[in-house]
Amino acid sequence: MRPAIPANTVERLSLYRRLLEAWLEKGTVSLYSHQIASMACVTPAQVRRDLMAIGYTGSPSRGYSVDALEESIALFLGSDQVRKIALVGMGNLGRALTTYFTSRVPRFKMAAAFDTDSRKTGRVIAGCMVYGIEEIPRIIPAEGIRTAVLALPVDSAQEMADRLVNAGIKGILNYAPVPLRLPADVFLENRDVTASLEKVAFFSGQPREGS
Amino acid sequence: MRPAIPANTVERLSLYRRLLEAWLEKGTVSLYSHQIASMACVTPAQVRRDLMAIGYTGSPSRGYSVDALEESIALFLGSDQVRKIALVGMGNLGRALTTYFTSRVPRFKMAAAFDTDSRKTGRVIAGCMVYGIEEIPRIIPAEGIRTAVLALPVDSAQEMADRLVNAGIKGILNYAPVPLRLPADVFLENRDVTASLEKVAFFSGQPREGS
DNA sequence: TGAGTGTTGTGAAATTGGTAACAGCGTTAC
DNA sequence: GTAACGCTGTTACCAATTTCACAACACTCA
Repeated sequence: MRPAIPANTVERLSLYRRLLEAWLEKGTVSLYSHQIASMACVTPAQVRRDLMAIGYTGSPSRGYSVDALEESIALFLGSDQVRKIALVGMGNLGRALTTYFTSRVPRFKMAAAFDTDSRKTGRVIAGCMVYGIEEIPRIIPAEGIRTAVLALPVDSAQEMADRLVNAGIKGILNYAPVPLRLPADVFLENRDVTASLEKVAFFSGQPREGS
Repeated sequence: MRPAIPANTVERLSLYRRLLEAWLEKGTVSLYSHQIASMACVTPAQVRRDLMAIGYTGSPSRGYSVDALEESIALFLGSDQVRKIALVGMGNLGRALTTYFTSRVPRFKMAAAFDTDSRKTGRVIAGCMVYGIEEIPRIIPAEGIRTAVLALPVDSAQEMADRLVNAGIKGILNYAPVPLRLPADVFLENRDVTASLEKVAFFSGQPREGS
């Protein structure tokens, strides 16, 4: 069994990379792990360990070279090339996500959106062409898309996920508030908005007695 | 002092409750842990462990009573009463979240929104009054709001978080793509959209070997 | 009645992820 | 020159979480 990279590490690497970009613009040449850690709100040991995971090596005297490290992380994450993303559900959330990625995160290209609503299909919304659901098996392989975002109401989420997987999707970011049953080789990340808020509300402490 | 509940458990309880509501409407009287587990895509042992955490006890012969369990979870999560939420940043994402909670999750009331944009302040957007940032110290305590959602661009996130904390906020759900430095007694949940997508894109990129 | 079945509740083990500690090595101070 | 310092890479440790496994119990069916 190959030592896979923990998902949390990948998430932190994404963060480090963005922080490094900011330092790069300021002209900073090198940084120590404790400086990166401070920016990312994690421990220095965590940073070194994460960087060990991608095999990047700094210098004990000068720390990490900002531009070389940024490039290493980008290469590791595949951020050096644009990734095409499919979106299913061009509702309020779908539109917000599409607008955000299109304007702020150029390495993710919302290459195709899908929706059941015939008033939306066939049009370009938030800079992204919206197709009917039945186009999934045609567009996804044709565009070579492997990653999809689900921004749907409850009811159809599982069915849409199945269709995506059948079309060759290998990773799904699910914003629908339902668990999805998927083949083991498809990576699934649930970002159930209701559950997140429920959690935060719970730990914000009950206004009434908690004992 | 009650033994602290893991955050993941709280999230799953939120899910169980929603699933139970659906069964309740169908008139199902009782369920076994493996049935709940199947719906929630977790293991039966996990379900039992989670229910043990809230002290709910089923019967070995009949499993769990659907309505009693639903009520127990609701009580535990505080879902029996409406929770007021503050939103900072009435952009695309903020509007989408507000619309979603207002129409779909009545237990969370978006009680106040804040934005720097003077074209938005003083108006009701997506059913929620939008105030200027300077109103935070007045509105938050007056409304007794303890939980906030941050849906902002990078730049101002930390400053807004500080203002919220000063106003008495005890939990923040952060959608801004930056880490926040907060006092330890404030619960923080990061839902960095870019990092999520980066993670999914990464793991959908290279086929992971299962064995 | 009493064996058989299937479920819960829970102690214990396994696993996962994060932290602490330390050897190795340039660099610097003197 | 050399001793002290501070940082990295790495290993060993620790904490949190999930899974396993099983005793205890109710119900069924002969």
